[in-house]
Amino acid sequence: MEGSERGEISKEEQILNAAAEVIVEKGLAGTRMQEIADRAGINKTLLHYYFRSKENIYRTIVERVFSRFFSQIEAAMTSDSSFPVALKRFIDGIFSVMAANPRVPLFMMQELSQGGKTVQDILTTTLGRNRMTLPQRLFALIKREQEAGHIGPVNPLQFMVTLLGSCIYYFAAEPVVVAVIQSIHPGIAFDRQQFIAERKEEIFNVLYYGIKIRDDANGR
Amino acid sequence: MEGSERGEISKEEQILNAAAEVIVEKGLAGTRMQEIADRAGINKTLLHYYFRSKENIYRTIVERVFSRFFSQIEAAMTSDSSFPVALKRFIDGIFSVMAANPRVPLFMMQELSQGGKTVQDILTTTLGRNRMTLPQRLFALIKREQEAGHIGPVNPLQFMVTLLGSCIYYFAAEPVVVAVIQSIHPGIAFDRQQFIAERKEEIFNVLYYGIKIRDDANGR
DNA sequence: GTCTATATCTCGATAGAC
DNA sequence: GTCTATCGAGATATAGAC
Repeated sequence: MEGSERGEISKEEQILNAAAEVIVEKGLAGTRMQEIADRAGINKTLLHYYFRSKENIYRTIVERVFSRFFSQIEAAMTSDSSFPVALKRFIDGIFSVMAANPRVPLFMMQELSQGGKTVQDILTTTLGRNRMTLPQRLFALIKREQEAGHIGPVNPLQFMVTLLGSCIYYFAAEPVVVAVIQSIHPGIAFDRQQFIAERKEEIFNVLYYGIKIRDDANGR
Repeated sequence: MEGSERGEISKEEQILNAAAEVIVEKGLAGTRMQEIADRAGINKTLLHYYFRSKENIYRTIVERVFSRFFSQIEAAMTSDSSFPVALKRFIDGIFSVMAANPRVPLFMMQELSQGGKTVQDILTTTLGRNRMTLPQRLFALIKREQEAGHIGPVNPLQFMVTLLGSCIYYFAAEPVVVAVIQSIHPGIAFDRQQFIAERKEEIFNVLYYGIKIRDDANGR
């Protein structure tokens, strides 16, 4: 029997879970095999027994992290409701994904900005497998709403970048944001929970209504 | 005479310039002293002669990069014009800074997300020295415009995060964005220049007007 | 100040006993 | 499958001649 009695976590899994933590946090160059072994609670040699090399573990982790992250984002998108409701749900979904994987976007950006062909290939493969329904759904949603005359002419791709940027940026840049806030209001403790809740509201309001006051009766 | 005849670049400068390139691109762990020496066109030993250690070079670079980046962003903010004009100029300014330092935001985020006290200290010192006029100016600008009844109630800090996120995210995540776009329109070449130009428009429109069509006469 | 040579150390990987 | 011991590459850092 090759390990994995029902319900238990196989040793491979233990290693990969530990490896994901370390690699996502420190990147390939900053990762030590010893640290993976320590976090997995096993002997360092076993890393080489199960996977052949560090590079191998790295590739496995990149694939897994990219793939899971995209499908989680995908899952947050439902196009079968009105635009504002779908948008609100999507923002909520992104924030849940971010809260669960705060370091992943940064890791992805980092690896892709310096990574060679390997990482690029993994990305395109992942995107191909997931068929990337997200932009298509968003596209359809926006198109429908535009034809109904509810929203103006927007390039869906640009809108998606704005939306994702507004959501993701905070988590990636959190230390900077917090430092800036505290340099403005020194001494006042930063309430993370509240800021994030406010953030969701803000994104919805700015992206849906815009910040300009509407002059008509049913304005914001 | 301690080097630096007028107009020439001192050896320290040469080293730091080369070091900034490598470190911003590859991070501390990924940086090799040999590569810095090669790019500076000098012998490796001299790195240790001028700066004592790699760690030392790193700290110097972090300070310099943070400080310069913040003051460049600051410089893009002028509050002595109407809100839409100031906003448009600010977006333009950010994009110029990004085009000149495409990797810096990612580097900053990365270092701060894993960096210990050292990096945090450098950040707060830098913010303290620059007095962080940016948020204050933005705050004043928004307040003035709100009192004039032109824009709705917005938390300036949240708005700033949304604005910076919308601008910076694209540059940090460019490979992802491009990959997604090409998975949607396979075969069509991606026109970077045009996408960026469009991006500036989009950010201004979404953040100022919002995407919802205004029902009154002078609507978008 | 600058170079060559080398010491020292860290880390990925393997050999071999059990 | 798992562990101890160790090799060997490659990196930082230093010694010492010039």
